[in-house]
Amino acid sequence: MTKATPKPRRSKAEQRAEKQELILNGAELLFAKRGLHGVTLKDVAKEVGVDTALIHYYFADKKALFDQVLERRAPVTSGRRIAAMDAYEASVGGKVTLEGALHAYLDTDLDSYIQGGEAWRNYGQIGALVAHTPEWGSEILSRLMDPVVTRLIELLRKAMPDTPDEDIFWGYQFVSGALMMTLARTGRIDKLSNGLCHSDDFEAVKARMATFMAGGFRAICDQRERERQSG
Amino acid sequence: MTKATPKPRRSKAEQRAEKQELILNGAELLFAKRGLHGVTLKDVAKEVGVDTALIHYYFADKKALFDQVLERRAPVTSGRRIAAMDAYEASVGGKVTLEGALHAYLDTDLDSYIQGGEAWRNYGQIGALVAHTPEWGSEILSRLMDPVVTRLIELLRKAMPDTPDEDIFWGYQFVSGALMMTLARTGRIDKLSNGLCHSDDFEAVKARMATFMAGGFRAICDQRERERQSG
DNA sequence: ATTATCTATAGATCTATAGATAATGC
DNA sequence: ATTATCTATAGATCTATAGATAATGC
Repeated sequence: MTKATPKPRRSKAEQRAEKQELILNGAELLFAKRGLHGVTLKDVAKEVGVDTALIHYYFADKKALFDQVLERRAPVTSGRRIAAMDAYEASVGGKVTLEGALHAYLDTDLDSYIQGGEAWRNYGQIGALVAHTPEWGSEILSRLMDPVVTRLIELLRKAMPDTPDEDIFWGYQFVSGALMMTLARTGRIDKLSNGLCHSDDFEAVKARMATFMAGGFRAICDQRERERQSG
Repeated sequence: MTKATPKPRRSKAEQRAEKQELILNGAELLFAKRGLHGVTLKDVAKEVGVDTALIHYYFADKKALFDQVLERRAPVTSGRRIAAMDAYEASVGGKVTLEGALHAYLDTDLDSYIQGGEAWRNYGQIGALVAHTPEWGSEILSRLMDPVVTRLIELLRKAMPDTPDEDIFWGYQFVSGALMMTLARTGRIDKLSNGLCHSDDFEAVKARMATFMAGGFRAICDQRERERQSG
């Protein structure tokens, strides 16, 4: 029953950071399911349990909130992936293989979602939506993802020195599409396969994707080789 | 200067159909760029040059308009692709190859966008967005696309009789992701490749995708084979 | 007569902000 | 004193509909 002022649990800076995190988490969840325009600030406020005005206090507007959701995680996974590709290249002393490059690029990203919990997987869903939004998707991706992608392109060139850049870039587009479809987790494969496969099973994807994509690149290379010999 | 009543150019039924087409075209264009929630009926009315009330006269609400945009073309390309796969299987007398099945499935779809003009390519962009929308995307795709997808799965099974269904379904997911990324035409590959490749160049995709994906499936099969021998 | 189209508007949001109040921090 | 949070609300949409008017069809 003492009335001494209790020590404040959190400093203002901490409180500020925590509340922003909470808002970002709620926004991340909702944007993941419905996209930028499918969510209102009221929806976010309700989800988080705060007032709409508080969201405006911390974030300029809805688009700024959306951008910050992406900017919170993009550099994390991007950094991990670049580090993994650097480490891979160093470990093989320049003798880069398709499988090696793709495992570093893809598995490192998938691990973020496998180990990062639901919040990370929500972020991945937003990425998949953004990657398919013609009007402004490509600008955001360029800003956030160009370094990690160009690093992969470098490695792919080293693994396939005789393959024209066009083939490498189109192949990258296929890889990227497959990865985004995985991140979207729409449950479509669950229905198609009658419950045999699950959208959320990123381990199953990790066990197959790099191998599959390496085989794809190799098939393109072989096709070029055959053209060269016969033409 | 004669005042005789001129013959009506279009019957009511024709006028009705034409105006609905115009509205669907405008809606298709806008939904393609911004998605369902990024477009208002006012936007569509302005784009088409009619009053908002007229859109309500022909379509129940925004979602119904969106659905009809998809239902106008989905059965067309779906039918073509199934016919192409049927014809392919008949032509090889059951000796199905990965390349053959994938060419029938992928190239037939790409041809619709190559030959169908901007309207068809807009439809493709919407499909890509829907395919990555967790909340309701998978229901729409199931309803519109299941027959053509299960037909492909059948052919893939015949081409790889020893490969487990899991591998086939995950491989299908990669194929589908790559195709959707192509349909999205965000311009990302243009920037990444410094103008070497163009999002709109579906011929370039057609020249590579079936080969790439067949190589991917083959790599997965080989991996399984090696596991069987060593394990 | 029936159908197509427009005018006008109700009612429901939604974003954003001003200003009040409550909670920390020197 | 400063910062966090809430109350209240302005102003701008947006969807949807009722009802009037114009254009076809028997």
